[in-house]
Amino acid sequence: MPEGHQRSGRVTLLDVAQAAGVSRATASLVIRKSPLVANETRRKVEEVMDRLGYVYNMGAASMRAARSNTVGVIVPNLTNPFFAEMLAGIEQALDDAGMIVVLANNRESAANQKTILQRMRERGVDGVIVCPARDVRTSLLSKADEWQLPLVQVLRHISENKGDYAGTDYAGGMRQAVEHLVSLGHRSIAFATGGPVHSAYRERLAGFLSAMADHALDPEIRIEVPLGPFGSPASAESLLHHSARPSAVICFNDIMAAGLANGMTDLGVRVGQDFSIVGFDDLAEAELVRPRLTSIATFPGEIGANAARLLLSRLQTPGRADQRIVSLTRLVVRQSTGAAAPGD
Amino acid sequence: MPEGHQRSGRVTLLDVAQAAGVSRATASLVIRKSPLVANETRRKVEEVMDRLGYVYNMGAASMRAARSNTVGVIVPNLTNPFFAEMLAGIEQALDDAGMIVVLANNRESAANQKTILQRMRERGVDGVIVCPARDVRTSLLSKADEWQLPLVQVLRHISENKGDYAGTDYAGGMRQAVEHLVSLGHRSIAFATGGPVHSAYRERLAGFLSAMADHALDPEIRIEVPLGPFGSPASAESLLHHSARPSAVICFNDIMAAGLANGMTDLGVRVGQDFSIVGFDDLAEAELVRPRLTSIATFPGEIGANAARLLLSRLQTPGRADQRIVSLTRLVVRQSTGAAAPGD
DNA sequence: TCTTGTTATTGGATCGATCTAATTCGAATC
DNA sequence: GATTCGAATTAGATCGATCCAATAACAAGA
Repeated sequence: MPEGHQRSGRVTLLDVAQAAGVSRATASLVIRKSPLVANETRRKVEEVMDRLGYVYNMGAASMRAARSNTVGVIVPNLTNPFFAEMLAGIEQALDDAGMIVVLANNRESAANQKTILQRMRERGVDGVIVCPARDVRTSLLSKADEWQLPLVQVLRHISENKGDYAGTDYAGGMRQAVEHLVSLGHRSIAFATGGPVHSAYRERLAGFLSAMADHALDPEIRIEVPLGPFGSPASAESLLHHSARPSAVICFNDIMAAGLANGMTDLGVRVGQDFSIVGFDDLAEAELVRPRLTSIATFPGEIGANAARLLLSRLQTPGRADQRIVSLTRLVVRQSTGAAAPGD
Repeated sequence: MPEGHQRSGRVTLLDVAQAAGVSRATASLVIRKSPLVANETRRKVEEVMDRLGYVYNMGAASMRAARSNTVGVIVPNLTNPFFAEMLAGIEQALDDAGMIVVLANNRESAANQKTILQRMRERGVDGVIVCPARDVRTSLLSKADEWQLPLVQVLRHISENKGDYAGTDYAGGMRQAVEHLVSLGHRSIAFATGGPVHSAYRERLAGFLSAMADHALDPEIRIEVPLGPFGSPASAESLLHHSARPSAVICFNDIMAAGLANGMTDLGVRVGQDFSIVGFDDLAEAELVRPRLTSIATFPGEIGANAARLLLSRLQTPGRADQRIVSLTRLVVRQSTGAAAPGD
């Protein structure tokens, strides 16, 4: 065992300083890469730190210094691949900045989110990136202000005009979907939803309605589809027998689209020829299913990275004005959409 | 603004104590739910904490107390749904125990993993759950010992006989797959792999080889398939034209199986009739693709929860013997497997 | 020689909690 | 009445870093 530490086995800055023949203060300066310390001294101290296996104690440091280089990330769901991709984007960007992620799952509940935020504050996180649970109210933003806790909203926002936000242009994406179908000759287009109601939902719906209105189409064909790969057969049937006889459907996300497509196929409908389906998000699944899904790509990894950048810039310049980064979607045409039958 | 805090805006335990007319020490006992404090005093202090909006400072606490109630989790990949499910299982179990997760992604690199572990130790995590990057060596376990850092391996292990480990019976799963195919009359069975080589890979291969040997079958049909939904057409073709004329294939995971199935279908082969395919993991995708995938279920969420339980028990009883929790797999028969043609 | 200035280093106070050992205060026992 | 005991509380030291103001060392300029 190496020299000179007294009891607990933990090597402290004092041990390093003594072994290097300098004071605690100087050793501290070396760690923080201060330019005040002479090169020769720096080299010597670093050599000793390495030899003794010194580990910085962030807890002790954050008592006096403001920063902990730790960021809290709160998502409503971890198993949804969309959030997993976004999380990966956040983690990557923060890791590159030398920060580390404290993760928690609010499970779509404001109550959970409250205790999570508490635990994160106890750990002294420098800031948080939150995709708010559906029942979180606007007061969260003023609370964060009061706590002096930098907070970035991602994917969903609880206020139209306050706070940093990184998301995607859901409305624009829906417009792309509608216009794609219209250009293929479809006039009777359904919108399939399901799952929690939040800003990301409302924006998609608004985009759909507005695009439909611009083409003077009836936007009243809606259908509720349970999320997940099961249960869609019934939905497919009810969609086919809808009184408005839709020839195409735009889905809330790819999972739902894949489920509906399977339901249709099982009913003998040729998806992409007899009926068109557009997904949303363009996850890996879109390429995996047959027929391949036409989908609106939203680049979740990019959104996550944007959120991380927003938080980092906020930490650097606490006083800067609020920003929203909205990334644009892209239509990816595959096999699940085709020209409408001439009769339609 | 509430009363009695001096400068930084942060409410400290001292503020609480003064406002409640007790000493710091007593207030501290209240937080830690010590039975030493009188009920009346406890009530009073809690009321004040609530009123002043007191937030516990874990960093300060962990300087004297041993615990930080924080656990590090290291995975090699976040976008793979399998790991996402496992992470969700870990997070859930730890959250229930009042702990919080510090997350990082080693991106299949030992070098990344090293800096991550460093950062986690700096934060004073109570322990770590690691799915080691493929090039991590056994010395990690002795390092962790030296650091007195409880470490649980999950999904992959870097030592056969040392350390806590939670995983699944990959070999048994492969045996289930082989026996399912054999019972359907298949004699010429291929094994499709790709991606990094690690213990989870080796165990699957060993299970395949041993089960094949038990049925006196030739286990030499192997094929490398690039991971991901693309690039499988070529693999499907080379599999069909393999000199041994396989009638079935067992895949390393569901993603690969879905890709191969699509490749086969595109070549006009009827999967489930002309050719059988077995996946591994039984992700949601298995139900989503057509034909639905026969797969070996591995329950990643359960594995994650087991890993969390191992760590919690290790924290409670540091001296206990090492444990390995191996959960069993389950064969889920769907449409991608069928009886072999009589000629085979 | 004496000041001035620059560069490098340092001791001591401090952050907010916990730990230890000591103290208070009644009630029970001798 | 003195002593013992247990329950409840507390002062003061402590954890490992950072901040601050002071200082040492040495070169340059008056």
